[in-house]
Amino acid sequence: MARNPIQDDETEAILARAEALLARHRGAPSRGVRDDGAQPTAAAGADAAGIPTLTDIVFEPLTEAREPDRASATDSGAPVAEQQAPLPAPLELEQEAPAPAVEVISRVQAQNLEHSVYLKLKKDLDERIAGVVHDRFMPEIGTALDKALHRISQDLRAGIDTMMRASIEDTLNAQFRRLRLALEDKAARRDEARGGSGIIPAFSEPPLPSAQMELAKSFEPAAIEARWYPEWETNGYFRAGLDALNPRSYCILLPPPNITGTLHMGHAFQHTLMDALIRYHRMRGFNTLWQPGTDHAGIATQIVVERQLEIEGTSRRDIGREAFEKRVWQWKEASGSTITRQMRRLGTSCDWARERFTMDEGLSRTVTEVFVRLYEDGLIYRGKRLVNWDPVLQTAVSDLEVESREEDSFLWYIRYPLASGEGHVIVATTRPETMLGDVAVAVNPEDPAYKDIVGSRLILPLAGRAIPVIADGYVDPEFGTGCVKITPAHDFNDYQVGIRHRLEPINIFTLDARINDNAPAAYRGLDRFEARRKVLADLEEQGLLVETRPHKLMVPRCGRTDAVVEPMLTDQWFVKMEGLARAGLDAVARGEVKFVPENWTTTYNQWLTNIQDWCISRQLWWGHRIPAWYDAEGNCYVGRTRDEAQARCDEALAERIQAGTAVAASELRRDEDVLDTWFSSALWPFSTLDWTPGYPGKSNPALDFHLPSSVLVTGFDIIFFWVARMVMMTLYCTGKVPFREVYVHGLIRDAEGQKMSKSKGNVLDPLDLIDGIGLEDLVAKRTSGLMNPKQAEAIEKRTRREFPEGIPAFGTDALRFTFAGLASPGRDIKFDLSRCDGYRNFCNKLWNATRFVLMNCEGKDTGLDAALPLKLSPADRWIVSRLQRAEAEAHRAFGDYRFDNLARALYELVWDEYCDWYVELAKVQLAQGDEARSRATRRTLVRVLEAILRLAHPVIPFITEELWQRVAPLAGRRGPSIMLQPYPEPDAARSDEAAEREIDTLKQLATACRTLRAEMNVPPSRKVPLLVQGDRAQLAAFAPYLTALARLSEMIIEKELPAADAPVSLVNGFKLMLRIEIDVAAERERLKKELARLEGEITKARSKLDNRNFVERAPPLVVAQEKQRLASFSATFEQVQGQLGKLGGG
RNA sequence: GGGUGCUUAGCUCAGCUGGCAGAGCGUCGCCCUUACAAGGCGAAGGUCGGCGGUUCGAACCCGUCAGCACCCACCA
Repeated sequence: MARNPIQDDETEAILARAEALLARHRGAPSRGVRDDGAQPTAAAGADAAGIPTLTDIVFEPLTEAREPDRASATDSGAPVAEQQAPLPAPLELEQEAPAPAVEVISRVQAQNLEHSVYLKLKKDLDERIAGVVHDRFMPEIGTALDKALHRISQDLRAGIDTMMRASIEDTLNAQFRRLRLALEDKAARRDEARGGSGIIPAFSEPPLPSAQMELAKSFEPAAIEARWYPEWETNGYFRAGLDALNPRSYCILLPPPNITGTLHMGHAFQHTLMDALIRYHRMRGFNTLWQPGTDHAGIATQIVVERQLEIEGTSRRDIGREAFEKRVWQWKEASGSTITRQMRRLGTSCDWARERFTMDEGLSRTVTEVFVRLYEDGLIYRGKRLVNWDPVLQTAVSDLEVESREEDSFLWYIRYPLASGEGHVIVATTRPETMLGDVAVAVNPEDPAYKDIVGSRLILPLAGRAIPVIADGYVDPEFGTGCVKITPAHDFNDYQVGIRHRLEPINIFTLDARINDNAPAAYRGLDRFEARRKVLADLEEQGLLVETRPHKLMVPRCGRTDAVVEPMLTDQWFVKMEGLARAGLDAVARGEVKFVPENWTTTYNQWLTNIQDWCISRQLWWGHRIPAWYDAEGNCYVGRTRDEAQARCDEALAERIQAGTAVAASELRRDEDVLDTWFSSALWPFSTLDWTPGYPGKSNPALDFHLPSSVLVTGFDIIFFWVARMVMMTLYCTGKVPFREVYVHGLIRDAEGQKMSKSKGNVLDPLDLIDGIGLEDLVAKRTSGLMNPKQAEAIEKRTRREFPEGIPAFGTDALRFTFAGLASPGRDIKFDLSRCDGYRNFCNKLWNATRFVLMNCEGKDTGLDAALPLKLSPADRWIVSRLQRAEAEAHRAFGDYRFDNLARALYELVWDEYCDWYVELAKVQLAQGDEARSRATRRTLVRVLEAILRLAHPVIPFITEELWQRVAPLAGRRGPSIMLQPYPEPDAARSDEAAEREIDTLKQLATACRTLRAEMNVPPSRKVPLLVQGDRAQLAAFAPYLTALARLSEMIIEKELPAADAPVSLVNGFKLMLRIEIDVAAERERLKKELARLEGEITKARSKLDNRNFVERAPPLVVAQEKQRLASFSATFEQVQGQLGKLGGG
């Protein structure tokens, strides 16, 4: 390692000061000395320096867990110690580096230094640190990290369970990247602005915690997450519950993400809610299944792989269908699991052992089976119909996959001369090129303007064909000219008109939307947009283009490719929806499927009521191939297998031979088309549970337990695509509904309420919120791979403005808590990063509360021995009672899918009750020196905290697990994981209203004192005496608490407060007076203000009570309450007035 | 054209069956107080979109108007 002995006295002096400060703050031994007895190796030196902690995370769990691997690595000739050599071990750093700046950086939290010292320190050190880091460590660290990472990856690949590898690798990569960036960033900045201010990033990077938990000063999520997920998964805690003796089951189907996808905010949100529900029910002892899987996403996946082929200079047609399918499978194996790996980062506790893929053999068999059954039942038919056609992909798409957007265009007015040679009509059209396929012009039968010409013939310009004028009610006489050209082959409305009037459609387009041979030669081969230009030009030239007016119209585009969709007459397969839709409507009407919030029922009903037959065939290569075969004459045979189809063909042939119309047998040819991806998705509720045709009747515990599943958690955007279709298909195939409830959540939008999209550059990646991301990385990410590169500049600007510092790492728990907190029903979510901040702080709060509890309880008597006396105080009973309340709220919130209420209940319990009050009260109790009381206090501290952790676990699984491991034994609970513990149930017997009232009074008194202090500008450091008048026994009990909470020097209980120039406050029949020098005029002002407020309340109450109607008609309880209020306000008013009178001065 | 939401503090949102308008963030003031400065204590801040109705009483129920958002269908 290169040495560059920077050593001067100044540096040493500064460091010494920092060390002294640190030692004082921590009350801990100075650096290099560990109190946990760990071996001073690279692997264990977590606390000593920021950088080597990387090794902790990686080497420690692995070497412990995978001893054989380590041995084999040694056998292969490279001793472990040598392998790790490139990394500077912390001890090495300490010895060799005269100014171990890096260590100081990582250990010192700037805010913990005395401010003035800190400022000096920062200024002095800043430049030097950069120098040290850059000159001495960076090149080495860079390569060392590279090597280490590489080696670790290799080791991991050698045989560790896939999941564990993925999880650890992710963490590693993130940490590696962050560290790297921090160093590079600083180095770069140093060159730009020497002596520049600002803490170098490594400074603000919090130190990473050690693996053997010495609870760090603040919550550090990364390592905790990396540790616990593999632990849970490898121990099978996520496995489905299939206990035959357990009558309660709970199941959620994961909406299968596309294999092409990556985890976006919508997923993260949705998965958080599902995971909370699943963990909650699992803890409550249900047979719980979260069924995961992925979707083959026909179009999306095919596009991805085709693009790859394009880069390689080939195409799917070049390599052929079979080779193409193989390529897609290869791609799927390599990349299809990205999203499931990302899901693990979120803590998603699905039963991965049951993971399914829509193209799996079993699921594919189900798809075929259902198709054949529908066909045999006459619910699937094939026919030439007008369908939405994507001319770029050259496949049909369903109505739902078409997205219409308003675009600026024109309405063209074209003259069609009458065949008689006398007169003409003028038609208005937005699609002039389709006139080449016109078969009629329609007018409204009631329209007097055209009554006479109905039945006459027109000469179609450019084509020269004669077409009739027909009358049809579809025409709106008010729009355009009241004349509509009818082009049945290229317009859905015209198609219907054509059918009504028995007009033969003329198709003028090829499948890639070029003019075909049915049109005049001049236009053949032209693309539809070129054709439009030429048609218009020609009409203009012939004087037939009468007018061109600007016009806004809705242009239908394919949701996937954005190509303008063309109605196209083609042979397609359809599912008849009428009967299926009826059954789907009935199931919801009967309440077998319930929507939450309820109003989505309307949307569902409306769609199913107006549903069209579903076009299920796609002219793609990736997907479930339609199980239909054709003979040479084009007769179609549907079967589960080629043999079955062949048998049917043979049968038909035999009949025809008998009938004497025999034809030679021919080779069967399979239908080229595949099924709409949503067809297999619609079967998901039972195909994933290994449904077979014999069911019910055939034994299948998974199906028995978990169909119907309990709830489907989804966004409203796929109610039609997926929810309705699952209901219909599951009912049809199994006779059961797929799920009992559908919880419809809102969409995640950006902070301004805009939909997140790549092109807007406002996409947030949930993993970036978890791991954090630097500004440059974020900009790069947002501006790369844009469809329109011109947007890059604007996106970059926006990103730099919005996230000048990048995004900090919040950790999974904070992100999940944020999602839960934002999940109010029936509302889209504007995702505001500052909320994450708040919930990250919450996690930190919980962490530190636990730190406090452990400091005071570990190694002490926490009341586990029932024989020893306990002296529970009202405060103890109060927090226990308050816990019961929160538990009840949590249950209610889960039942109503009110994750926002759940989050709030947890937040308030932990922060506002436990931390702000109970911990403070407990400090007083612990200081009293009464063993029975201390025991009871520790017992309460520990037990309530333990319950809180279980209560919060479904939302914030990682931190609760980490803390529970330490807290649980003190509370007398044992178990390998919090996941396996029961969810807290409220116990009415432990509610204690008396204690709640008492503590409430205490809180009010404390707050009143504090307010007085604050208003009188008494600094917290100054302790002042308090005089109190009121219930003596009660006050005596409060005294020790109040003295501490309000920072009193003493508390004197008086029969009557003396007349003095001192601030007074009145609470619940108590009178408080701070004995301090005051500004009499200011105090008078304050009291007057208080009097005014009271007067207002009194007037309000009195006017109510003076109202006879109120007294007579309102419920007695409300009237009594009002009287009580009036009495108490009046009493207070008088007292305050008295106090005002007692004030001396002017 | 049909449908669904939303409008409450500077911002983002809760507000149950009608009964004293809340939280987080932000702002302001005091404070390193041995769990936590990612913190503590305190404070300011509202005509609940407008108008009308029902009611003893309306943020909440009804009507209406305005604004915003979304979904479905669609006029060539």
